[in-house]
Amino acid sequence: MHNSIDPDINKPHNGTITKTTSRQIADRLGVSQATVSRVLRNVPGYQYSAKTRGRILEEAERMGYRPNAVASSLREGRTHVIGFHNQHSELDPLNIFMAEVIRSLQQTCLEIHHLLLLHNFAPDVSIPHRLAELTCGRIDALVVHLQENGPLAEGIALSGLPTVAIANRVASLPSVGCDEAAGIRLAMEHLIAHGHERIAFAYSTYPLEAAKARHEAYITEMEHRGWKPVSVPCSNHDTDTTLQALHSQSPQPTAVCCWNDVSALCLLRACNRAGVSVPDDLAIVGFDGVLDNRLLQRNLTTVDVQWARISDTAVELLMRMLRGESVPWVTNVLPKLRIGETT
Amino acid sequence: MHNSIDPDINKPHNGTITKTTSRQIADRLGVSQATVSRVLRNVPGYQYSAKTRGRILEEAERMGYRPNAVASSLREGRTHVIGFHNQHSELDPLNIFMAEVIRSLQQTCLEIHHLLLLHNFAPDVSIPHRLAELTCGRIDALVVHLQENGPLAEGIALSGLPTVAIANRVASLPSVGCDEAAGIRLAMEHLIAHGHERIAFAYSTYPLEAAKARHEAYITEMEHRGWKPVSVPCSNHDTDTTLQALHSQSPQPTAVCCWNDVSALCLLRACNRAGVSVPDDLAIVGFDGVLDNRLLQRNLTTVDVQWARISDTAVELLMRMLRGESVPWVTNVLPKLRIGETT
DNA sequence: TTGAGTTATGCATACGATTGCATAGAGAAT
DNA sequence: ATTCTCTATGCAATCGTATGCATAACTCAA
Repeated sequence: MHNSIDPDINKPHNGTITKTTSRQIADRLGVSQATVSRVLRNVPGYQYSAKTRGRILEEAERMGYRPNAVASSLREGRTHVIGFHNQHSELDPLNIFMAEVIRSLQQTCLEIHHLLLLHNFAPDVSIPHRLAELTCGRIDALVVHLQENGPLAEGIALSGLPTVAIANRVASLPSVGCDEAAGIRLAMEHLIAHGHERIAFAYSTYPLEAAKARHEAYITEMEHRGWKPVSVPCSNHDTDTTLQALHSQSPQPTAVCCWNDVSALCLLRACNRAGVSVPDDLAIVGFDGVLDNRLLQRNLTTVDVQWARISDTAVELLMRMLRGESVPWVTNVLPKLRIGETT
Repeated sequence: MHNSIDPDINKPHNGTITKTTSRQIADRLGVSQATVSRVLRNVPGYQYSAKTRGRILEEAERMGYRPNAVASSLREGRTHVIGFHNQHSELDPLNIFMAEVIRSLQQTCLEIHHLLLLHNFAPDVSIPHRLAELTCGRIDALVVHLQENGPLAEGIALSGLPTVAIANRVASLPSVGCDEAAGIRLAMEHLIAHGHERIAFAYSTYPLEAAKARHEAYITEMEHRGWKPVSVPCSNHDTDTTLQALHSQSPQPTAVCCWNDVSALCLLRACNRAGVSVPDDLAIVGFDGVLDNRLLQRNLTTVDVQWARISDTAVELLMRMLRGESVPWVTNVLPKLRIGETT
């Protein structure tokens, strides 16, 4: 790594931050530490003289006192931190969707005065180790995005850590996700209203529950109308093949529902290169609604999953679990169709 | 909010996670808690009999013991958590760049076995309150992305919390960023090699240090060649105006450097709508390199800031500060030109 | 002027792990 | 038998805050 470094200006840093404690304030003022703690937090049921109160407030201000969150957490048994477990594969630059999820979660946490701790693991990190990291008391609750149900989900469920799975349904955990079938229905009704009948589906080659649900909903919708489903694989990394697969059908589909936005954009790109006109030769619908249209050259028609509402709901459920209330095992958020220029 | 909820299946959750402690193991086995702690962590200098060791390991496994990270943090005085302070404005969906920064940081933290805690604040949260949240002991070190130097940066510097600013240079704190001038030079040399002379610059209407540095570098480069700089404002939200401003110049620029990728993409979109052919009528260069080309219809020529290396460097500096070493006040990472189809 | 009721405050423990120091017991050496 | 060295383990303090319970000082009515 070549860094151009200015060697003249260095910052000596002794590594030790001198944090003032409530005891220091108490000693300086000749009162007890309990008094300092109670005055500063205005604990109900305890009255202090205006004089004492004033002296403590002033001294705390003067010494720049900040209660140590780690100590409070230990004492109170809660940290006001929510964890988010995402898999390493989601660091894939194409997974713009994960960025949107993190942003939404962060926004929601902000509103309830909690912090978001990102638990990210390399793919080779074992499940016991992940569980250990998640259940070591650093977080009060957890949001997970898992590909599918499995030993990790089951381990988390067993641990007793209040957890909600988002996006993908996971049998062992309460989950909040998009009503995938409703989304597919919106997309297809939109296409049908525009005269399309030969509608294909570009399905995910990854084993994602949500992707599977979308695909199945598509098949149901087609069969329900007595039309033959046409499914082509779509891997993000090779949408030329997807396009060829569409073209090799006869009769050729006039529209295609893609299992997510990224695949839709990749396919759109393949169409551009291949001289296929969108939407005239082929209409394209995405699913997720995570990319701002201003970043794209053409507004993408897509099913907006509304991640913000999913995040809100997930965090709300967690808060209820922390209060000991029961929560619905499955929560669906209705998606919205966002009509763009690709249909 | 309309959620379709399955009311039949509820999850009663008592909210209390029964965590087993080292004391419980000790009591169950009739050994001291210290012994359990030392055996499980293999503390050097302490030898235990194979029998005791075996019993403890087995019992810990059986009871699913996980050392409480909050308690260790309190005792050890460090949390192994790195904070990231980002401003609320960066929740703007257009700020794809922040997603890339978070991803890079997370990746880097993963490698050194630390966790990343997102400190996000609403715009109206006061600086004292932000400082309080940052210095309450939850994190060992901090990465900040600030718009510019100011009271917050100074407060953080005063607090003694090991901190590195990224992307924007900040006078009060050590910082790691892109060598903006080198990046602009790369972009302009590329354009000039393609025969462009009338090169304009689309500058940011936001008060970002990095954006300012890019703009100044552009002016320097132009003047150095005896050419007159042409600067047009670019706000992301209204690039039509930017395009008009370019057209109203005479002679008209044949190329434009945009202060970042998002503005370049917005401008590209405006060109498409206005029937301006890129790169024939106008060549466009971006800056940041955060969007994967596969998401775009045409590969964008851009200056890749290499966020991953900036994150690596920032975290490495923090680790050195924690060890009490001194670090360079200013670190530059050299950007790379990524040539696409817009030039 | 004594007991009841307030007001204002302190003592001491708990949260769970880490760690410096002490020590009991087993051999070994003198 | 006495001292000495290990080996293997325990005791107790500490990190900083929160909180149940106790209590001193003061007011007030009887």
